[in-house]
Amino acid sequence: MVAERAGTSIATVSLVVNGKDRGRVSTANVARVRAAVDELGYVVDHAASSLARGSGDLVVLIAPDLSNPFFAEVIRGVRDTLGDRFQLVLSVTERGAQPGIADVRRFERLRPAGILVDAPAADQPMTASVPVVLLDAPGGADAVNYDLTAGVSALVSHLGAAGHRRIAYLDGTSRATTFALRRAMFEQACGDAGIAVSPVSASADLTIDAAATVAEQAVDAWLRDGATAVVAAADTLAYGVLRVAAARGIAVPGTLAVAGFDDLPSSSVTAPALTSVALPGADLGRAAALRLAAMLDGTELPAPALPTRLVPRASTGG
Amino acid sequence: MVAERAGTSIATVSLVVNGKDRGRVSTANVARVRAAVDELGYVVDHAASSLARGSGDLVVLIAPDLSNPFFAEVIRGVRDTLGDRFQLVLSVTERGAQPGIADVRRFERLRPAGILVDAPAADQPMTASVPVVLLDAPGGADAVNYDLTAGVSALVSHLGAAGHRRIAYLDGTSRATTFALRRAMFEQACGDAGIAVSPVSASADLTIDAAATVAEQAVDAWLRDGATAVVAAADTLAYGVLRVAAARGIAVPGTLAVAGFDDLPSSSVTAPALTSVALPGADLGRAAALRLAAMLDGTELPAPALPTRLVPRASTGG
DNA sequence: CTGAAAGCGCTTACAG
DNA sequence: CTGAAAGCGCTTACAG
Repeated sequence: MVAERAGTSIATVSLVVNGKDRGRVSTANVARVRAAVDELGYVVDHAASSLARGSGDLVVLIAPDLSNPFFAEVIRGVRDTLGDRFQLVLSVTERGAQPGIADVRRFERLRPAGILVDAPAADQPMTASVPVVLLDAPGGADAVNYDLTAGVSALVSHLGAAGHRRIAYLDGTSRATTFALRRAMFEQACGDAGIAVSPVSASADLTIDAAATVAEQAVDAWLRDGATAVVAAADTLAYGVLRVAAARGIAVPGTLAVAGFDDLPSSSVTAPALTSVALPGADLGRAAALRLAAMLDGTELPAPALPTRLVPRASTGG
Repeated sequence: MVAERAGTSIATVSLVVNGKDRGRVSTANVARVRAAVDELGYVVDHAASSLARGSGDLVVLIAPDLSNPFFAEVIRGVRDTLGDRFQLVLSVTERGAQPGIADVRRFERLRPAGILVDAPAADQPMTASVPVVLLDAPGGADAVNYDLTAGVSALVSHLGAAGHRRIAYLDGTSRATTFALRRAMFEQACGDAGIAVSPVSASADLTIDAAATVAEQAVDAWLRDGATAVVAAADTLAYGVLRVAAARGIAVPGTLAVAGFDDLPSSSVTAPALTSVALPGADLGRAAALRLAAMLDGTELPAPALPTRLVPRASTGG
């Protein structure tokens, strides 16, 4: 430990650097250590520190591939809430893959204070030697989730009011539980409202290109089946449909109304502007960070379900 | 070390786990260690390992706030190129801030194999005890950059050909060098083509909302000044202009043509589709990862400037 | 208030 | 091929 050129012992330096010097180190020594630290540009070795201490101040957030800008919002919420007490590091999966237990294992090695897992693959226990909180993982223990009820039922009654009696669904290929739930709730709400769900099923990766490729075929099938609207499991999927509709000259919403989930910032500037069930990503990140902090403090926090709402725009006739 | 219940010594386990057992450990022992590892779910402690070894297999990518989806592409390029040899972790700055030397210092503590810094703040030396490569940091040493020449001159001649003689520029508030360069090259190209750049200057954070707020005022000033087109330093900024134009009933491109930089995936579905100088993010990430790997192998790699090109769309009359 | 010492879990020469 | 031992840089009781 270089900084013992301050003329004090290693132990003293450690105390000062960690702010544990209150009434344990003379002010003279504190000053000398501080000076030495500044001069040498000393920074405590994280590996050694967390080895000695048992665990560090890292918080790991494991998220799916970021091609869905939704996750940027989640990350922002987490970072802003974690503050200076922890250092946030992110890991993203391969495109199209969901975070799984293998990712958690990989990051346990870093001895983080805790791990956050966003939109994990279904059916994986996700236990670890450190506290774990799941985001957007309906059904999981220790998870923070959206309450989709309000958003989905508003969407379906909005479409019903516009006269749609047969609606298609474009799903994500994602194996995250949240996608299964979106679909189930949509079908349930349609059933309740006496609206038919088109049996023509389609799904794509959560990128515009992938969705456009799928929509290329699916649009014809939907229209042939008599559907007058399509609901996509994510805004990025809906963008793919919009692109194909524009290329083909299919009127939106005239011939085919389109809606999505997420309400990405760019959904206000698409052609036409996209109707979407808003899932406030920053709120989700914030709630997850609070929950983790509470677990670390030993205070159990109730997990509130975050409210969702419909943002109606031109793609469904406003 | 728990796994010594395999009946061998700690050292033997270490060799096996690290794949250094070739001709140094009997096959019988290898098998027993493997079995014990599986049973116990053992995973090597990263802190202890990198402490003993001097440095780990982590590669840190420090990027600005992800509200610009451009960075998602960069990240994907880095991850795909790094492969299994390294473990990538990301860090993002506060919204609107550029990565600086402080961020690098913070992550040096983790003893990573190397650090990648995307769109760093200008004028910061950015030296560290581990290899560092900069992305999109024109002027920096050890940086991988775009060659904006082709893209910018194509953009300006495209606008010139469409009859624009006076063009406004919407800058980012970002202090990253790359933004200063975009502006400089744009003004240079305009000068060369005999096109005037509007003196009405405006800049905003790289989010649609921030850009829209700024555009609210700026659009009037641009039109009053006689500008017939606006070039934004990033697509997200251009989206803000599109939003305001749509709300105000200003025809795009009829009254005001709009173009951006990045060519985000969503730029193909905006109203109208956005003309943009394509900066292939995945290519940038890939080049940076290759360069870092080369530095770690001791082989110096020449830093090629990545080509850019114009993607003309409806927002400038196609 | 201060420092010598043990120990965190691993890796790596080194001697058998 | 195998194991005892030193050392990575820190933290934390513990004895002065």
